[in-house]
Amino acid sequence: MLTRAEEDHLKAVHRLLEDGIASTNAIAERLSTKTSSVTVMLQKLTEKGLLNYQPYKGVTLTREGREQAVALVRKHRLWETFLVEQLGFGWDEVHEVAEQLEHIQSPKLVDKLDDFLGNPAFDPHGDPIPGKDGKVRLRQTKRLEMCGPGESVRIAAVSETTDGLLRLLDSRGLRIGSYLHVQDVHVFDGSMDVKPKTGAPFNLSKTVIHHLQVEPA
Amino acid sequence: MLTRAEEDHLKAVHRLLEDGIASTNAIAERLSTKTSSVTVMLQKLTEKGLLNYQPYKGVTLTREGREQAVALVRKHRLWETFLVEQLGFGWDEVHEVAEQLEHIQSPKLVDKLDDFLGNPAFDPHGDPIPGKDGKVRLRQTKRLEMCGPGESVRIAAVSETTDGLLRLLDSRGLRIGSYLHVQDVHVFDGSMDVKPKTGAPFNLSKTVIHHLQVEPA
DNA sequence: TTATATTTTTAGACGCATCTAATTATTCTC
DNA sequence: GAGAATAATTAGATGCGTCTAAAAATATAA
Ligand SMILES: [Mn+2]
Ligand SMILES: [Mn+2]
Ligand SMILES: [Mn+2]
Ligand SMILES: [Mn+2]
Repeated sequence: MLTRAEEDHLKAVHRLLEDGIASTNAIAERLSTKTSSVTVMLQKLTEKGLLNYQPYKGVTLTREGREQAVALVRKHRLWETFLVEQLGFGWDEVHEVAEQLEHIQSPKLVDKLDDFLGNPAFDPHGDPIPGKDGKVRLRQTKRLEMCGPGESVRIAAVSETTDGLLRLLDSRGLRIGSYLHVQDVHVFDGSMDVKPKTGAPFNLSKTVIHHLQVEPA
Repeated sequence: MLTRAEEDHLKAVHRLLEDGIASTNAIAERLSTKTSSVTVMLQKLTEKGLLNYQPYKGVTLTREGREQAVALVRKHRLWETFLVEQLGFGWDEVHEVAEQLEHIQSPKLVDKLDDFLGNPAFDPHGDPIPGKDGKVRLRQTKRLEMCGPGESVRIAAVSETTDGLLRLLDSRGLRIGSYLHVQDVHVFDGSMDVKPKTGAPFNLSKTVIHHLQVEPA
């Protein structure tokens, strides 16, 4: 049985490994704690057989660690889906609550919730929800910032942790599945002119397009 | 902001005060901890303005403490209702999970859940669910053990903490709202012969009838 | 390659929640 | 009302999770 702190560290490691290496600093940054605290936790999780860790050499997940992390991601995204689909929360309001709900210990609860929601494949932010077996539906998505003029895409996923971004997208009428045509890319500030399905084109900042995952339209 | 341990102590005090006094021993018993631990928590909760407490003199709730305790009871019972009504849990399976869910911190969540469930008045065990304003619908119920031969009653509520009782009732086909006619009371062992709406009469032990709340049929 | 900067780990501390053991206060009994 | 029984509190210890400050290892750069 893991504590909440242990679970959050494990999840952070898992998330960071998706994009490269999980450095002590990056973990601390992600969890808003100090690197010294992270080191202690890494040692403890290694002790519990969830991480492969050697001082100064970095960290990877064991099979068991990965399974636990994926189970947490599953719980987090199912709860987010519940909050948005069933309770009517906005997609910018659910992350913090799910951050708590994911730690509820009940074997039955997750699976019952999954069935109740109709076994959804994606959460409100477009992120895939791992199945009971830990499998995720893979898609070929890329960052909008990687697209060039002339490309037509659909928004596939967004970074949930920045609720400011989510509200900004709301104000532009953008959501998961929204169509976008890339008209122009400005080298000067890294921003992009895009045209939605209906309505006038508008500009998206470098920061915004960095946080948008898209797939071919 | 209260910790989980503080919240559980506050709730225990509230529950015990319903039946009389909240002694340090009774609180420890209820929470499966030691009296010395309870004393420390009582001091802390007093410090926070939630309890009136003087060493050796016992404890009562302040207005603020009572409000917080009732809010917790509300959360607990709403979650139990969700688990049974929406997710299909048995009424004997929900207490422990609700014991965790009641500590989720989100002002919006409780009220959204309440609306989602249709603002239920009672939980799966027949206990009243306090409203957003803290008000509960009062009923005149009494313990089945207080009834005499010839009385006709309906089961109003049961003790949720003893899941063995709940399963026993299931096996007798009894649930909230079930009709019962008291046929006989045995002084020898404190048991009772009762007849359900349909089917043959049967015997209920002293222990069982002690934990059943009934109202006039 | 040596000096400097960055990253990571270790050492030592603190608050929280819990325990056991010892002490003190209250209640009961004769 | 004195002594015994019970209840409650205090004292002292432990594990967890976190912090700051210091030390050590690694990476970068002149
Ligand atoms: Mn979390
Ligand atoms: Mn999400
Ligand atoms: Mn609880
Ligand atoms: Mn209940």
